[in-house]
Amino acid sequence: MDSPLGLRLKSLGVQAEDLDVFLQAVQRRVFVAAHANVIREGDVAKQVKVVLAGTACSYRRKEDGSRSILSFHHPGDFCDLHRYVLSDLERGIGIEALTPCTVAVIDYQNMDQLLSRPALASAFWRASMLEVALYRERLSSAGRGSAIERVAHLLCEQLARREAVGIHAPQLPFSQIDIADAVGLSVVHVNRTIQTLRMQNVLSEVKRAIEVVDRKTLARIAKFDSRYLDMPKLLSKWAVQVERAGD
Amino acid sequence: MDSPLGLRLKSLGVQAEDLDVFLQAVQRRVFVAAHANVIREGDVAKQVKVVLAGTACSYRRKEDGSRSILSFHHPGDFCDLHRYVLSDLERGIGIEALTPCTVAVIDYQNMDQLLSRPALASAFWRASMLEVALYRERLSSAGRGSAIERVAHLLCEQLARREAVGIHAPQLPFSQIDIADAVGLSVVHVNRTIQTLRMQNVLSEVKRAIEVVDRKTLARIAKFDSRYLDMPKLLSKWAVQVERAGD
DNA sequence: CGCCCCCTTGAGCCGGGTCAATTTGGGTGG
DNA sequence: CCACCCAAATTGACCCGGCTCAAGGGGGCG
Repeated sequence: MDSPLGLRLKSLGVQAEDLDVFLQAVQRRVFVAAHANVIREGDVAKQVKVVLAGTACSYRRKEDGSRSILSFHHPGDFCDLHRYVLSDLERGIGIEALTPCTVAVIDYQNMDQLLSRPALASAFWRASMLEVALYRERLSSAGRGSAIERVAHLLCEQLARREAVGIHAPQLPFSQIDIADAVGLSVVHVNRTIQTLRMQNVLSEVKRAIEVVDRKTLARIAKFDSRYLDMPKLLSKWAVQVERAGD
Repeated sequence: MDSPLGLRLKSLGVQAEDLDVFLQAVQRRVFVAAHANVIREGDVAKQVKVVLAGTACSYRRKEDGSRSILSFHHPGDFCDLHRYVLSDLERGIGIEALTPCTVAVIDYQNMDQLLSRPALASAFWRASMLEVALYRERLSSAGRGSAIERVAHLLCEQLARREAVGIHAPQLPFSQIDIADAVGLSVVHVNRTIQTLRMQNVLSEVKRAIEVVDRKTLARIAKFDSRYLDMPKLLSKWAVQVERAGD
């Protein structure tokens, strides 16, 4: 099983029967057009959604109407586990497809069953911890750091996360507006920043697209340390853990 | 059991026997002096640490030597669950006591046992989700937002989290340096910001202390929406969930 | 009693924001 | 195939919040 979701689950330490059970649960699918909402802000959800293909983002709208992007969702990512776990919390967060997306739908009732399997429950926990790590990392990059550093960091993170699920293309499906909303800079300045990166031959000159040419330099600019996404290493401990649980 | 940790666990939905079992596990304690390290950056840990009393913060040191504070830990908070879950990840994060702290120590081996109880495992998951929510909230406040908004948001969050574990004092044990490192502003500007808040009678004039006088105005300035910390509401779903699991 | 850490204050600079046009393409109906 | 429309990308001018550098105050603790 080499689908992004399969890779993702394996990287979280889900194996054999548990993997099958989970993959059974994501048979029901929905297709979402680019720029459409996967979940509208304020919706009450009764299912958990998982991105199978395409790229989405979760965002919040501020009172002044501006959008802040909280995170991107690549294939294999859960969109709204937080709603399932913390119910009412997180109303006000919407999810939008950036490209056409295929999304799997899991009823809460079904989730309950999945969670009764310890291996899956702990995998979900690990996924949440990883999300914490992402935010933590983003915070230290976004809090301080120049514009170029922030943008570079964002791109590095997304590339790394996509690679983790087998997507090695150097293009990222973001508009400059998306990037601006994600890193908290103005569109104008994001534009200038990207031009700088293009001039340094870090991004390609291809217009209307974000294509990373020089990954190494990008990482240097971003001060990006990919260790925090390196699942194999992260699981060094859990390989043991999981086996023990299977005894 | 009204200790902060007890309150915390209850608010995560831990009840009865599970509660007792957990509280048994935190009998071993360590005292840490103010400004000492609870965990040194780069240390390899073999235990999980839980703050029982006092306030700590986790931080990362940048190459230029500056400190960024990633989060504060109040009584009832785990300090380094992430290390337990994601092993090697998160080397480079240190934890420092801001005030004298009492810290409980749980061996990894012991954690494994605790996690074999589904109610505790899911409580930990919920705690991680809550942490995600904290970071998410912080990100949208820190990303954009003026200095005064960011500082106010930080203070609101900390007050709310302390209240959740029964600490209602309006004073927060942070130096202005701590605040600067946490919100990503210069100390100088944090100072000016705090003076502004004092002039508006939001903070008291008491020097060398952060004492919130006008909570309501502070929240308005911060655009702080405490729902994301409102555990009772968050658990509306889990109250059912937990009982079902106990069947 | 003196040192050191934190808090203050002042001056000047600059990264990034805002406002406002303009260009570029891709998609679309005719 | 062509004229048109709209969202995204660009560019230029100007402004300001927050940073840096630098120099004092205190107050607590050894």
